[in-house]
Amino acid sequence: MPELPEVETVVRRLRKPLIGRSFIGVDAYWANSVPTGIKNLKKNLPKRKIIKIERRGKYLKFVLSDGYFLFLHLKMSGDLEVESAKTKSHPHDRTVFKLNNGTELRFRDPRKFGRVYLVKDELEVVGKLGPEPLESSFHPQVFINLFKGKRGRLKPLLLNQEFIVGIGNIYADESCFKAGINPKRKIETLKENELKKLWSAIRSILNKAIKHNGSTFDFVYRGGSFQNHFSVYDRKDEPCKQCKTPIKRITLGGRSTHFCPKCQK
DNA sequence: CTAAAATCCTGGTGGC
DNA sequence: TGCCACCAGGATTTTA
Repeated sequence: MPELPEVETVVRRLRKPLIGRSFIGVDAYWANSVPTGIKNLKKNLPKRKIIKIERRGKYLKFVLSDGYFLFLHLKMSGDLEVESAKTKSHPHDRTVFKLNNGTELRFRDPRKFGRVYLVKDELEVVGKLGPEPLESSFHPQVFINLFKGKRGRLKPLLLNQEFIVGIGNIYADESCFKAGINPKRKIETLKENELKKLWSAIRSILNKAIKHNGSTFDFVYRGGSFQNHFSVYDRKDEPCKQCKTPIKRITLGGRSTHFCPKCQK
């Protein structure tokens, strides 16, 4: 659900109301949501100012004053809203950040998988992450080199955030379709020209999804419209948009996986 | 090493 | 209508 395009959309939406604001307090209602500790949050977040907001993989990264970093991960069902402190709170608000202008940043998360980290060393949170697929320095050869020495099937590797960041279940399937590659393919059988196609497919799918503000799916993430452009995801038994063959749905690496058996080899 | 399964969670859904 | 088993997703952890 929230994958790179959705997180990017949220980051862009939050910048205007939040940059330059300071925190004056925080309430956390679900201890597991805060691996770095609620005490640490309550002690060290107040008075810190939000200098900038960035995205690293699927994490939202708040650069704060005094060398602190606030990382938020939406996981499956998380969403963020900036609302007046006077408006009624929502039953799924797990962490509420109070700001110095009468508004609150509310981390709303029905399934409680979302996470909040407050650290001084950002590598504690994002130290092991792989490269950003949309960075201008992410050339095709950089992508191809990542595959050296890797084993196993293609899709689980694409979902591995230590391999490459930002790709989740939806965009993995969509990228494989666009590249014409079966997600079950063994890594070692992938030819260089196929990897180039995959590189291009990943970038164009992610960029297109960002243009559409991500994908609205289930009851959680709202606002985006890229779900109207899915080629394979959630289209089991529906005709392939290229060849009319029914889209297949299998389980791969524990995730639902959609592909066209004719167009993807 | 890969790979599958279990774990964390709850709202929505399909079956009866 | 109500009940319930089951599924979805990201990431980590455990087991094979």
